[in-house]
Amino acid sequence: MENDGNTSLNKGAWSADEDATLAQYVALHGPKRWKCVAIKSGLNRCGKSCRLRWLNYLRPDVKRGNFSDAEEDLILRLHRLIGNRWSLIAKRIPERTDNEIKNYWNAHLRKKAKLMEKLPAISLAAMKENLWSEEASNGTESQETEDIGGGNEDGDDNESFDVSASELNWVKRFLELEEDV
DNA sequence: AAATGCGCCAACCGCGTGCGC
DNA sequence: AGCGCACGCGGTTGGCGCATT
Repeated sequence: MENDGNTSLNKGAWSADEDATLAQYVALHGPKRWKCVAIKSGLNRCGKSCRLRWLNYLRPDVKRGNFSDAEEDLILRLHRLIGNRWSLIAKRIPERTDNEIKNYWNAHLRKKAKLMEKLPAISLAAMKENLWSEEASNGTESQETEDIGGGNEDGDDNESFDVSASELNWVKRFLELEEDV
């Protein structure tokens, strides 16, 4: 188990001073070796805590604030496709972090998704069949089978989907993009 | 005005994985 | 090949603020 050891380490909310210290250190040495960062920066924090703070708030390319409709829609679609793979979803949504997306899901979208589940649905199997046959005819090769199959293997295997033709296209594009990341 | 409940968000925790030695 | 360290991920918790009674 990773153990950042010291029981007298600071916990809880970060102060502006701590943020500044961390940001300054990372700007100088880069976002790696978080244990070293924690020790050498003089912050009385564990490495994990520093990493999380940097990734979620101090990184220059992270966007704060309300999610747009487009982002919300994207999250809903991606979640339906791959489940609670927050880091994967975050990679598809520029400037958003996995933690932020996870929180937004839990706070706002879970209920919405529940409602949508009750709409007329087709099975995942049917969707896959559709998708692969279309790909075969296009000669497009994808190695993302695992992402769909694997994405749902922990639990909700019989999850239902309501997938229109346009959505199917969208999913397909998503799978193609996956190879670039 | 005070008490209580609820929702949201920041942060922590435990576990799995990758990588270097 | 095995071991230990560091990192990344997803689930969960704690605390704050707002709404309701």
